[in-house]
Amino acid sequence: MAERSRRRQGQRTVSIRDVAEAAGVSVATVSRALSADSASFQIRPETRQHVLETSAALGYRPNDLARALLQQRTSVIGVIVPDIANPFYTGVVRGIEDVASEAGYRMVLCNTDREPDRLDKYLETLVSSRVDGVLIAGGAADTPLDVDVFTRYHTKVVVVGRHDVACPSVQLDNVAAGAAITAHLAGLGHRRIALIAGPGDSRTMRDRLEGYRSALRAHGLPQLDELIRRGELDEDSGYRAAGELSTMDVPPTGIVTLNDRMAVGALAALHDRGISVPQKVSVTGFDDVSFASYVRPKLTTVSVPTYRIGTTAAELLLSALRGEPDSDGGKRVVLPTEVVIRDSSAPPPA
Amino acid sequence: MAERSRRRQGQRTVSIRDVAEAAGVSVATVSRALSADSASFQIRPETRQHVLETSAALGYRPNDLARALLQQRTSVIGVIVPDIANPFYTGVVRGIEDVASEAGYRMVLCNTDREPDRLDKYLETLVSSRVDGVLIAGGAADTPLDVDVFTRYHTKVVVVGRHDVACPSVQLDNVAAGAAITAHLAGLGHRRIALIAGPGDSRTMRDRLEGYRSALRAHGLPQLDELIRRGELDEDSGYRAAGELSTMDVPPTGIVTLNDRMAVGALAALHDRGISVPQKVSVTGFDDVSFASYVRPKLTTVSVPTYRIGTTAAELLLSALRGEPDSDGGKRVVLPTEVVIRDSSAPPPA
DNA sequence: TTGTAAGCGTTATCAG
DNA sequence: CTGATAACGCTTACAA
Repeated sequence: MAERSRRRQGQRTVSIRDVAEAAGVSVATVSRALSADSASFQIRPETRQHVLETSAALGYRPNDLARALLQQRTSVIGVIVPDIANPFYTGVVRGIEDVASEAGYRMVLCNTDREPDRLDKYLETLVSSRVDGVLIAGGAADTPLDVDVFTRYHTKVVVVGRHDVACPSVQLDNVAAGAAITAHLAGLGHRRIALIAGPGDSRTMRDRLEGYRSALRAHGLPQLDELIRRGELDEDSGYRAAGELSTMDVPPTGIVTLNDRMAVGALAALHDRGISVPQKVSVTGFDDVSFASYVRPKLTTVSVPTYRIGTTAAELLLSALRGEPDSDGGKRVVLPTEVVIRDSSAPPPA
Repeated sequence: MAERSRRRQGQRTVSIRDVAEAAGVSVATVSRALSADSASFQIRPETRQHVLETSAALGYRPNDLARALLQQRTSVIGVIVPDIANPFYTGVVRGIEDVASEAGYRMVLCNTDREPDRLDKYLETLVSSRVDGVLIAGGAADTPLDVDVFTRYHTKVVVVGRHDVACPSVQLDNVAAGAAITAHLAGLGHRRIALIAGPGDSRTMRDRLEGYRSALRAHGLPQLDELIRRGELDEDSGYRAAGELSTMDVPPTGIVTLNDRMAVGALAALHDRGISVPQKVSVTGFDDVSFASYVRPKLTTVSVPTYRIGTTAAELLLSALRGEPDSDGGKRVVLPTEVVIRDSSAPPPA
């Protein structure tokens, strides 16, 4: 008895049996006293009170592992993102966490850094840790997702921004968004509109690029490969791409940038070359991150509801976890984007 | 036997017993075959091979909960930050995750939003989920941390940026940093140096403020309360504070801002009022986030090694988890900061 | 209202 | 080299 109390290195973690012994009741009674729902009935109030007190006195903390093992649910969800440092995903994650934690779920965050290997590794460990659900945001669309393992282990899956998988998803109409921002420039009279894109393996980037192309087509503008540059989604990429574009024989009068960080880089490059925005050339961003309206000129961009993407995705997952019908099929929620016109875009010079 | 295979809702998750039955061996043998270290010995290679194959055929995934329950370790660490959207913490978290995942640990991320209640709730659930260790970054220094629960449950704790707790920690010398950036301005000849601070309950912000004060003292400059403004760490705060400062009867010629986002806001405010930086007034930031060198003028700021803070903290935690001596006391690592002089600071106008 | 005991899926100990 | 079996800490029928 007393031997149980000290074993190994000093103190032992206190278990439900310790509480039971100390309170002079059975473990079942302790369990009942502590379980939230059977709060008032199924147990005598005084007993309950007594157990609560001894439990507190001993500093008892129930072991969720044991509970989860028994109940076959962990109350944990896994969240996989390409890069948490990307403001887009930061917003999404915040949204997810807020609704998940509200519903009593913990969140395991995984960064893939866009490496397929890391994605696979994370999927593996998430299954092993028996998370109740997984939220997969973004990532290379070329590496197909294998959701079979998850269904095998009753793990619900919701994806953000992928189209290639048969599970609930929340998406942006990135094609329309890319078209809209390009059309904004075309509508202002620009005829040479360049694009600073992101990595080609991302579905999001491909869609925005396609939107750009279709808008060009719709406005009867030629599609020139030399006007399309690839970037790495950071400021430096935008800086270099814009620098190159500005030294072309016939430079573009408009630059569509596929995220705000690259747009800020582009703005800096143009500034450094004495090319005024928007008088000489217009620049647009994408995402509408917090600093977009604090750079000068204020950035014309496309606002995307990152936080809402997160909350929506989490709600989709929660409803799947509740076993609600129709949550297994490919329920798709498409969230709206909006062109936000500020000061970095204007008609081209005469 | 066969009954075991389908119960409840369609398929059951496959367990080690299923593999054992299918392979015609005992569960112990399966366990041995799958355990990494006893790879080649203690078991006949053919047996091992056979088990591996049936395991793969059945799509078996070991249940980490059961393992954790038995071994008293989860291979999970909890990470608590005030706000993951803050670039500072994003960097820290990336650092943590990289070394943690390398060492085979998963990470549970918790956002407190600087609300003490949420912090408490998270600490509670982290103990219950029996994470092996907890990393606590930032947060209100006024609400003391109760580490006792953790030691009771053998949970190692490492803090980032707090001084009030007896466990390993990694810190920045924020006092020195605040003093250094202020001294930079003072050295340039500025005599009216304003401060745009952050929330007063953060230790980091208090230290930087103290550094500002001491630098003023060291340079024999008066400390004027009217020159100190509080912000919320976002662009808008900086914008408004700088706007107010610029309309004072005797406006400051230098503005020290306690993070880069507020500095960008300040730059915008000054720009909008036609006050040129750095000719009329100098502005400095703090943190050196990615866009700091892409705003114009480029921001003079203090670079802090966020990523390294994260890796260092994680390593501290890992060594504590390995039970290395001396990792329980208050081992403190102080990381260096550096004033990065760019274009937003210059001597005051004559 | 309370207690007893089975079992969740592993690993480790101890025999064979 | 392999097989029983006892834990790990908890919840939940079922009995008392």
